[in-house]
Amino acid sequence: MEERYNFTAIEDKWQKKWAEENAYKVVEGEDKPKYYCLEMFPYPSGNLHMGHVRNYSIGDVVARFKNMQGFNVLHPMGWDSFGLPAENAAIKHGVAPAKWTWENIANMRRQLKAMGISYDWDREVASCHPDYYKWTQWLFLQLFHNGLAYKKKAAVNWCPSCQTVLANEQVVDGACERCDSEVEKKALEQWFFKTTAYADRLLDDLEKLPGWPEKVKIMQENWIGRSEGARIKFTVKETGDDLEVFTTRHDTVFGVTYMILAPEHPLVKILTKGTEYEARAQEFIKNVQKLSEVDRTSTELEKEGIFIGAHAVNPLNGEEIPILIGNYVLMEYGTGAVMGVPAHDERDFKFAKKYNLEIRVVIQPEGPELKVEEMEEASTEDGIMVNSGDFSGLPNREGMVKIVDYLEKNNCGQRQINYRLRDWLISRQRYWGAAIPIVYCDECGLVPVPDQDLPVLLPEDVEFRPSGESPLKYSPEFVNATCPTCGKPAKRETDTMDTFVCSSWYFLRFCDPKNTEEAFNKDKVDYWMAVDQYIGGVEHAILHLMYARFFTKVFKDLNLVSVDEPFTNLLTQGMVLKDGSKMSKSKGNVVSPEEIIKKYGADTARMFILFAAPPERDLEWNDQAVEGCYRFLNRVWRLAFAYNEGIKGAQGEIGALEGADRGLRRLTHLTIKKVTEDVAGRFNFNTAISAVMELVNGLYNYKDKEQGTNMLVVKEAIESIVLLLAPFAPHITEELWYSIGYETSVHQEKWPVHIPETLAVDEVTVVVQVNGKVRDKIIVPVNMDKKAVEGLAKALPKVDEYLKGKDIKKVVVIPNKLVNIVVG
RNA sequence: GCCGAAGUGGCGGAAUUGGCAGACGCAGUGGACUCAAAAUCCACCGCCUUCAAAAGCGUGCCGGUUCGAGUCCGGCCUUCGGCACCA
Repeated sequence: MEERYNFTAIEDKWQKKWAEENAYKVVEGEDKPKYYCLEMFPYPSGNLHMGHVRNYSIGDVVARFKNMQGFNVLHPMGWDSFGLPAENAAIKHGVAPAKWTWENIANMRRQLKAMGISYDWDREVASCHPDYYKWTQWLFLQLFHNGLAYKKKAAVNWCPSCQTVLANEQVVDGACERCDSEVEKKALEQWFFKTTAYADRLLDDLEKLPGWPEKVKIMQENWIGRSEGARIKFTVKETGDDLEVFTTRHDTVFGVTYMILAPEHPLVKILTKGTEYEARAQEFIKNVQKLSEVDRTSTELEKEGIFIGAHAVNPLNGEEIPILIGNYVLMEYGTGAVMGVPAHDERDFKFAKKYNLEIRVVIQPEGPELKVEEMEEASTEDGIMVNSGDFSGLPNREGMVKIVDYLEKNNCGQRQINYRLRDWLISRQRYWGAAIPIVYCDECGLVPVPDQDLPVLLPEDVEFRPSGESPLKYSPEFVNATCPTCGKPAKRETDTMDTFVCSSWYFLRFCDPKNTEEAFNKDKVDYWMAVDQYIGGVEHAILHLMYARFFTKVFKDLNLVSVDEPFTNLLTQGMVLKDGSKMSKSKGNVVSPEEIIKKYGADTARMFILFAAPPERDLEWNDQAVEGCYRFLNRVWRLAFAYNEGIKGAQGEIGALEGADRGLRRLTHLTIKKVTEDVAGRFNFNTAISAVMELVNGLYNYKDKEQGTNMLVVKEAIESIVLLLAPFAPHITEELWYSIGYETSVHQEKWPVHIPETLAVDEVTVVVQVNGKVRDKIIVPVNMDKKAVEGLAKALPKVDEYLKGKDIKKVVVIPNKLVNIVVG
């Protein structure tokens, strides 16, 4: 064994060996319980960043730990390799997206391997590979055949800079989440997945996920935005048209004093056509539509509206009320029309005050009687219904049920549940993505590509224009196809799929990555799924995690998989910060993983990133603290070196121990217990590492004592240190394991288990308090009689001082811990 | 505005069930080794008063429960995250 810790040589050596032996390959059905550990696969931007290092270090600890605990661990890695940056590189530098992507993958694979992560590289997948996207396309067709993929014209989010449409989830504060450009609304024919058909299950099944952070579940709940209410059918007096509204407060329907429509509502045109109101309505609509999405949906926007000359008839009391259009009503939610109840809705109240519309109280809450003249804001509380015909006198919650029953009986409304969630817009007007496998035929219309014609390959001989338009549109050999049904010339769909489609099923492909006959074999998927531990950034809390859940539920319904939730346990890691903010090129605070690995080694990098903070929390990068972890590994190395010969010769059972020997053994087993609990139970790797540091410190203290050394106890301590650190620092521990005489990998060893008897002590330190303040401590035999401890405590001179001249009111004795003497 | 999380030394963080606040690490101070330096090893390291001993104060703020509160309860403040004219 070398005296110096030469991390470069050690890490190279073991990485090569593990690769040669395919050390982390797994197959189904070994005689062990399965464990699927998955980290979110990266977009191959070209270089690993610290967020990746953190993500994959956490995952590797879990995977290696579970492996040592006797599980058959699936731990795969791949590439989310379709996406816009590849195309931008093509436009800017003239490199083909495929070439650019595969080179990036090669580089990042090399960097990942330098981290020594225990991936089964035989299962590597890349979503941009035809072997993969063939099945992405096949899965699209499954959705299509089951009515879950459809095309419609809709007002969609358009990013002018990315030259493509975006899903709702990809718009943040009215801007594109990728490039921050302000998003525009465009009316376009687009492909959608019917996520709304699964809204209730996506919501309800969150309850089946106790292993997910509450925060993420709440975010999804908000995003789905379920609200229960009623759909009520008013009629237009002048034309007899139906005018439906959605409301969650149908108990206030007797308080409706006007009706208000979204500017885009189809009835607006019909009702104003040829009337004196037409011009003013057009003008109003034009002004509203001039506003950006952000301004229009801002709560700051002054509420405005105009009367359009028509009236609606309230089905409950026959009243005629004016119909207006308003800038605060959204066409996309509910029916695009709202009943105005100024007395009991904040927005309606402000609006009615501004335009002098009638305000009528129909719910009287507890307290003084509401008087319209005195009201300064709407009353949204529960109460007793008043001015509500036959429903007057009922508590409003009861009235709600009665009213909706009445509506249903009289055919003028029904119970309705509304969701904020919209269908998932998956079309992208881009090249570097999985082509949507559809052709358009003049004769047969829209025709899906037959399975045997998949994949629809991306043409490589294409030109990228600086306009940013998809070259697929201008590629004749791509666009021109023959109709699969009638054989006549037809045109291919040129939109590609959102990359989130590719990442919504990769965890299934990992179960069976080389299958050429199917997307995945059901038995294999049933063996490995669900993912036992999923690890990634919280930025995917809504997008990826909801889409993946949606796909899994669809596949379950199609009998492709047996689980209905893909990820049993979810860990959302925090960001890696430098100088208080996220590492980014523009801020110039990026620390390169490659440089850190070069300078200190992968083991040090991993140790630091796991030690500096618990995984969910943001982590502040600190170069000096990295050195601290490097020092620690050196301390471990020197200990092993110092005792190397000694422990190789040590043989036999550890007998009865005393003094320092017994103390060291106890510390060893305490550490095993603590590390096991921290890693298995709570993923608190930082405290697990600090516990091992304490054992190392303890061993140094033991070494300094220079009494007789019990080599068996030392051997147990050192072996425990190596085993406990193996998931964290796989290279140095492997080297040390062989150095101290073993001939097989430390990573195939059993995780150590503490021996409870070694933790026993003869004496304990008991704290003595007077009125809750610590005044002294005593060392007493363990489990000493309460009365006896109390007697000893009272007799202490330091304690006695505080007792002098006072009455003892009470004495609390917690065995082996503390005595509290209460005096008055 | 609504929902959620967090607030502990100079810094990252620990305290898992209400029981010695500050484990472990970084930075800092002192010492050993060395001709010297680096590396290493050892010790100290919340604030305040103090030569010292000893005391007092201390987990964002105010109050409460308790023999005892970083931890539980009520009210606030600040920061971060999500949602937001969703009818």
